[in-house]
Amino acid sequence: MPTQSKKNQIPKDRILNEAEILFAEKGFHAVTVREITRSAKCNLAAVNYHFGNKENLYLEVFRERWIPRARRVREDFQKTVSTGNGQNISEIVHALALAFIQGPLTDEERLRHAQLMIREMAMPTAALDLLFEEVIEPFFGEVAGRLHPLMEEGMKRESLMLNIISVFSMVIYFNFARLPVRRATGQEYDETFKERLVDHIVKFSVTGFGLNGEAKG
Amino acid sequence: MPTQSKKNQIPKDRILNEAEILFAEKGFHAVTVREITRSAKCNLAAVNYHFGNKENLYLEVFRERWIPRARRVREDFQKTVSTGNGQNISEIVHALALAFIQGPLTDEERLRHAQLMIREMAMPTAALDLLFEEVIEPFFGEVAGRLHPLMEEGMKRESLMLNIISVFSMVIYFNFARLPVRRATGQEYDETFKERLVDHIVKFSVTGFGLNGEAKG
DNA sequence: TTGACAACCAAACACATGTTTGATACAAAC
DNA sequence: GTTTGTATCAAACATGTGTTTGGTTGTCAA
Repeated sequence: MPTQSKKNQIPKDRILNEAEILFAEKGFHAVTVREITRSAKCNLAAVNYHFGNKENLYLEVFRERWIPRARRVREDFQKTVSTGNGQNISEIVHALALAFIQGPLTDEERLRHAQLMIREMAMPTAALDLLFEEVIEPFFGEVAGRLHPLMEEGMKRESLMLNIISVFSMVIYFNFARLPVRRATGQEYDETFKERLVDHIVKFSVTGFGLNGEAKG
Repeated sequence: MPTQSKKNQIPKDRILNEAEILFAEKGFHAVTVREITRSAKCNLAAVNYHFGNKENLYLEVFRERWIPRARRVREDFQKTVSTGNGQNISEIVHALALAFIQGPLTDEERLRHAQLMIREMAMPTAALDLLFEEVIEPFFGEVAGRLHPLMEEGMKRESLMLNIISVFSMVIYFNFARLPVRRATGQEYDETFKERLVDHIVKFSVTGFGLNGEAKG
C-alpha cells in the first residue's frame, strides 16, 4: 500500500512536518536524515527520493511551511488593523504584537517559527534570501507605510525603521527567548501572560518606560 | 619545539580562539574537530589531548572566553553608571546600550558573543546554565536593583522585568541581526551608526515612539 | 647522562552520515 | 494481461567524524 487510501498524511508531508520540528529544535547539521525518516515513519531513502537531498528538504521546509505560516500571521495583522481604523500607532503596534504573540499560530508553531528564523540569521543559507524577499521585506514595508503618516513630520526614514525594528526585536525575543523570560519573570507562557506581554509591548513601544520629566543627572 | 619560546600563543589558546570563532559562526555540530585544528595550526589530536573531547572544548570556550568577556561588558556598564550619579533611567539605559553596542569589545567579539548566546538559547546545552548562573541572572539582578527605586511607586516586579528584558531584546537584536538591520536601514555598522543606535535605544526605551496624546481609535 | 614527564604528531580505528542502488508492490492505462 | 510509472524498501556504498594509539621530541630535575 504505497499511497494511503486516506491521504491523511502522505509520507512527503510527514517528512516536511517532522523535518521542520527537528530543524527548528536542533539546527540543520545536528539533525540526521535517519532521525527525520524515523520520526516520519518512512524509509531512509524517502528524503532523497522526494526532495533530492537533505539541503533541499531544508529549503522546502521554508517554502512549504515557514512562508505560508508567515503569510497567515501577516493576514491576521492586516485583518486586525482593518477592523480598527488604523489611524494611530498604538493600534498598529497592538495588531502587530497580537499577530505574533497570540495570533493564528499554535504555541508550538510560534516557537518553531521563531527558532527557524533565528537560526537562519545566525548562519544564513539560501533560505534567508527567500525569507527576506518573500516575507520580511514586504512586511516591513507595509508596516513602515502604515506608520509613516502617523509619525512626526520630520522623522527620517532611518528613525522610522529603527522604531519598527525595535518593536520586532521585542516580539521576536519574547517568542524566542522564553527560557530567560521565564527565569526573569517567573511566569509561564499561558494566555493571560501573553496578554500582558502584548500590552507591555504596546505600552513600551508607545511610551517607553512610561516616565517623563525625570531629573537629568 | 613543543612549547614556543615566546608563549605568544600556545596551541591550547589558539584552539580556544579558533573554536570560538567557528562555533559562533556555524554552531557546534556544523564545526568539525579537524576544522578547528586546521585553523589553529595544530594536530588533530590536540583537542582531545587538551580538552578531553569536542563537547568539553565547547564548554571551555564559554568558561574561558565568553564569561570573562561578559564580565568586561558588565564592568564597563558599572564604570559608566558610577561616573554619572546613576539616578535616572536614561542614564542607566544609556550605560547599558553603550556597554553592549560600543563598549569594550571589538566588533568581531560583539558579534561572536551574541551569536554564541543566541545559539545556546535556540538549543540549550550545559553551557546555558553556566551563563545564567554566572552572568545573566546576576547582571539582570543588578540592573533591576538600580532601576527599581527609579520606577513608579506601585510598579510590580513583573513590569520592571519586562521593561528590562525589552531593553535587552533591542540591544541583543541590534548586535545580532545586523543583516536585517542593514537591509532595513541601508546603514553599515560604523561608529556613527552605532552612536545613533545607542541614542535610539535610550530614546525608545524612555519615551517609546516619542508620541503622546494621539487620538485613541 | 639519565629518567620522567608533558606536548605534539601521523596514522589508524570505529562508527555515523548522506546518498545510491536494485528490487518489489501497487495503481492506472492500454 | 501486460505495460508503465510512481512509491517504497532493505541493503550497500563512500566518505566524514570524534576519538584513540603508539611513538617522537624537547625540557628539566636528579
